Amino acid sequence: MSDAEKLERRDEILAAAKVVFARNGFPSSTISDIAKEAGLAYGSVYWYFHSKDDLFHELMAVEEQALRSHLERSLAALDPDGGSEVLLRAAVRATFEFFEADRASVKLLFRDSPALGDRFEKQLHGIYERFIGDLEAVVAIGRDRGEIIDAPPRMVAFSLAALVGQLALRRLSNDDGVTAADAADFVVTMALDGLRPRPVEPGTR
Amino acid sequence: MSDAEKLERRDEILAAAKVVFARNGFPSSTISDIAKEAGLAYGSVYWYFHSKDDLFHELMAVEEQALRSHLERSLAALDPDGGSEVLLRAAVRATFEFFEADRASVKLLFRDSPALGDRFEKQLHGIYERFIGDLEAVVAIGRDRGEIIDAPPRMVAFSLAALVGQLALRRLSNDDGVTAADAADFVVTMALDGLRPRPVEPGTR
Amino acid sequence: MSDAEKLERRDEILAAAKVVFARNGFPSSTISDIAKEAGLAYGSVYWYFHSKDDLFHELMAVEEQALRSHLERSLAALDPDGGSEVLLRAAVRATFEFFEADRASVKLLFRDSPALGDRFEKQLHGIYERFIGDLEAVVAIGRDRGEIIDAPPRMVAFSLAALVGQLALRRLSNDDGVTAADAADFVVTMALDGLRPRPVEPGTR
Amino acid sequence: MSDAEKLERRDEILAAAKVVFARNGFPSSTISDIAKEAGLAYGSVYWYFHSKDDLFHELMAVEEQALRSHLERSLAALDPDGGSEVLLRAAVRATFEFFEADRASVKLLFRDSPALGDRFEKQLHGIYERFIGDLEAVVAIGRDRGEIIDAPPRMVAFSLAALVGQLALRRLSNDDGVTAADAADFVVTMALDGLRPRPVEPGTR
DNA sequence: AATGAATGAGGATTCATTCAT
DNA sequence: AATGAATGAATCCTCATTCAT
Repeated sequence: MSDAEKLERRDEILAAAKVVFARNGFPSSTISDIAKEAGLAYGSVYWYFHSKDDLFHELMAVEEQALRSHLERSLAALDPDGGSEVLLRAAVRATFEFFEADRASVKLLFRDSPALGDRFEKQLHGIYERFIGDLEAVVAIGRDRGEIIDAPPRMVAFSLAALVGQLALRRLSNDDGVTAADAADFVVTMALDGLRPRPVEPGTR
Repeated sequence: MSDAEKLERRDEILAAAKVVFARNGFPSSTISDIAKEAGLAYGSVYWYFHSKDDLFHELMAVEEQALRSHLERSLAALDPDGGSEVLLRAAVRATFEFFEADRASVKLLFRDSPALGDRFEKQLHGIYERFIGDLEAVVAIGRDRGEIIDAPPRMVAFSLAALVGQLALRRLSNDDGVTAADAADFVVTMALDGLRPRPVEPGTR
Repeated sequence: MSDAEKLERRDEILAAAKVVFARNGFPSSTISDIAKEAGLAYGSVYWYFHSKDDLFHELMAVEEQALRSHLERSLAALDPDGGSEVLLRAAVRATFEFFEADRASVKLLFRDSPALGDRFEKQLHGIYERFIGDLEAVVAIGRDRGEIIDAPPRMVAFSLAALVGQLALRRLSNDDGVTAADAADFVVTMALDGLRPRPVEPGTR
Repeated sequence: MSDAEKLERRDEILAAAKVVFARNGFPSSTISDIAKEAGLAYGSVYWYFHSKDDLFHELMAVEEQALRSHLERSLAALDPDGGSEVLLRAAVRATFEFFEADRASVKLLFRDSPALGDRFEKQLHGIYERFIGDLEAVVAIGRDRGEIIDAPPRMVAFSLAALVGQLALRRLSNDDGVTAADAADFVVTMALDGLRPRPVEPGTR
C-alpha cells in the first residue's frame, strides 16, 4: 500500500470519526461505531491511530486547520483597504460557509467541550482562543480606525464568536430557509448597527 | 421518614447531580460519583430516581423551572410600559444573575447537548425553545412598537440567546473582572445599538 | 455484610487466584477464570481488588507472610542452643512442609518471576532476598561456630534456597513416594555432609 | 533464495525470539517484538514458522540440542577412567559455561515453565528429564564405584540440576564477581563434600 | 519471499442496575 | 429507607493470524 493510499485511508477514518463524534459526542462514540462507519473492521482503526484519544486529538487538529485555511484564503482575496466591515463580513461569512459545507465540524469545534476531562481541555481551549484572537484582531483594527466603538475588543470578539458558533450550530437542527450567507449578513449587521432603528441620516448608506 | 424529609433528600441528590454533571458531563458522570457527592451510599440514589436517565431528566426540568421562575419574578416587577429595551435589559440581566448565582446550571442548560443521544434531545430542545420563545415575545413587542427593526424575531431571539448563553459560559472559565451586570449591559447595548459609532444626533441619549 | 464476611470473601478470592495463577501463570490467567474459580461473577472481583495487578501483588504479600510465619513458629520451638544443624534442618523441613500443605504457593513464590514485567520484579526480588537472608543468617551462625566451612554465606544460602525451591517444585509434578520430611532431610544431609562417602571415623555419627 | 540463506534467516529469527522470550516470557512476547528484533517485517515470521507456538517449540528444541552438544563435547574430551568427580565437575562446569556464553538460554530452559499451558508442558518436561537423566547416569556410575553415597540417584540428580539451574539463573541478575568456573566448582564441592568441616584425615586431598 | 494492512477474538476494566440484608 | 455487594453488558485495546500486493 502506497503512502498516498495510507494517508487516504487515514483520512477516511478521520472522516468517519467526525461523523460519529458529531453525532454522539466523544464519550458515547465507540471505536466500533467509527470502524463501521469507515467500512473497516474493529481493530483496523488502531493501525492508524494509537487510541481513541489520539484519534480525537488528531481530528480536532485537522478540523481547526481546515477552518483556518478556509478563513485565510477568504480574507486573502480582499482589498486590504476595504475597511473593517468588509473584513468582518468576510470572516463571518467564510465561517458560516465552512460549517455549512461540513455540518459535522461545528459540533466538534464549538460544542462538546465539557465532559472531555482534562485531556482535551487544553487543545479545545487553544482552538477557541485562536479563533477569538483572529476576530479580536479585526475588531481592534476597526476600533483604531474609528469604525467600531471603543469596547473591550476581547469581549466583542467573544460575542461575535458566540453569534457565529451558536447560529451555525442551531441552523443545523432547524432547517429554516435561511442560507449561510443570510445568517452571516444578519450577524454582522446586527453586530454593527444594532437592532434599534437608526434615525434617518441624510446621505448615509 | 416524613414526606418533607424525603423531598429534601431528593433535592440533595439533585444538587449533587448538578455539580457532578456540570463537572464531567452526563456520560462521564457515574451514579457512584453523585452518591458520594450527596453523602449517600452507592445504591441509595435508586430509592429516589429510577435511573441515571431519569435523574438527569428531572434535573433538567428543575433547572429550567428555576430559571424561568427567576426570569418571571424579575420581569413582573417592571413597569409594563417601560418599553422593550427595559424589558430586554431586565431579561438578559436576570439570566446572567441566575447563572452567576449557580454556575453549574449554565453548563447543564446551555452545553452538553450533544453526546446525550436521542433520549434527551427532545427535552433539551424544548428547554431551548421555551427560552428562545420568551425572548422572541419581547422582541416581537419591540418590533410592533417600532423600537426594534423589522428582522425575523426568531433569528433575533436566537442571537440574543447565543450571546447570553455563550458569554455566561465563557465567563465561568475566564475570570476577567467583568460582573454579570456588565456583561448583560454589554450584550443588550451591542444588540440594540451595534458596534458602529452612531452619528451624533442632537437630543438623543 | 459484616467486615468479617467481607474479609472472608476477599480471602476466597485470594485462594481462587492462587489456584489459577499457579496453574496458568500470571499473564495467562484471566480475571474471568479467577471469578469462576471463586464462584463469583465476572466483575465482582473488582469489588475487592482494584486490578489484576493489585490482586497478584496482594497474593504475593499474603503468601510470603504465611511462609514466614510458619518458619518463625517452627524455629521458635527449638532449643536455641541446638547448633546450626538443628536450626537448618528445622528451617528446611518447615519450608517443605509449608509447600506440601499448600502446593500452589511454591509455584507463586519460587517461579513465574520472568515475564511479569517490571511491575512485580521488585516485590518478587524482595521476597527472595528475605528468604535468602534468613538462610544466610543461619549459615553465618554455623560458620562462626565452626560448624560450617568458611564459604561465602550468601552463596551457601543461595544454594540451599535453590535446593529447597526446586525440589519442592519438582515434587509436585513427580509424585514419587518421597515425603516432605524425606526431601528435607536429604537436602540438609547432602548440604552438610556431601555425597562423597565419609571415611569411617571411630566414634562419629 | 538459496536453501542455505533460508536456513540462515530462520536462525536469525530463532535468535531474535530467544532474546525476546527470555526478556518477556512467552505470553508477553509478541510476534511483532520478535520481528522487530530480527529486523524483519511483522508478517515475515510466518514465512518461517507456522505459529508462535511452533516458533517457541522449535526454539526449545534448538536450545536443548545446543546444550546437549556442548555437554557431550565437553565430556568426550575426558579421560574415561577419571572417576565420577571429574565427570561431574566437567558436566557442571560445561553447563555453567553454556549459560554464561548465552545468558538468555537459561531463562528459557530452566524458567518460564509455568504459564505455558499444557501445550509445552510435555516438551519442557522432556528437556528437563533428559538433563536430569544425564546427571543421574553420572551419579549412578559414581555410586557403583563407591565414590558417591548410596542415595536415590534421581534425587541426587534433581538436586544437582536445581543447584546448577538456579545458580546460573541468579548469577544473571546479581553480578557478583563470581565466574562461571567458580560457581561450578562451588556447586560440585558442596555437593560432594558438604558444608560440614571434614575431620582432618591424614593423607587425604 | 517479503511486506504490512486487515481482521476479530480475547481480556481488563467500568458502571448502571438489581437485590438481599 | 438505606446499604453496598453482585452482576454482566459494554468498551478499549492487544495481538495472533491471514492475505492481497
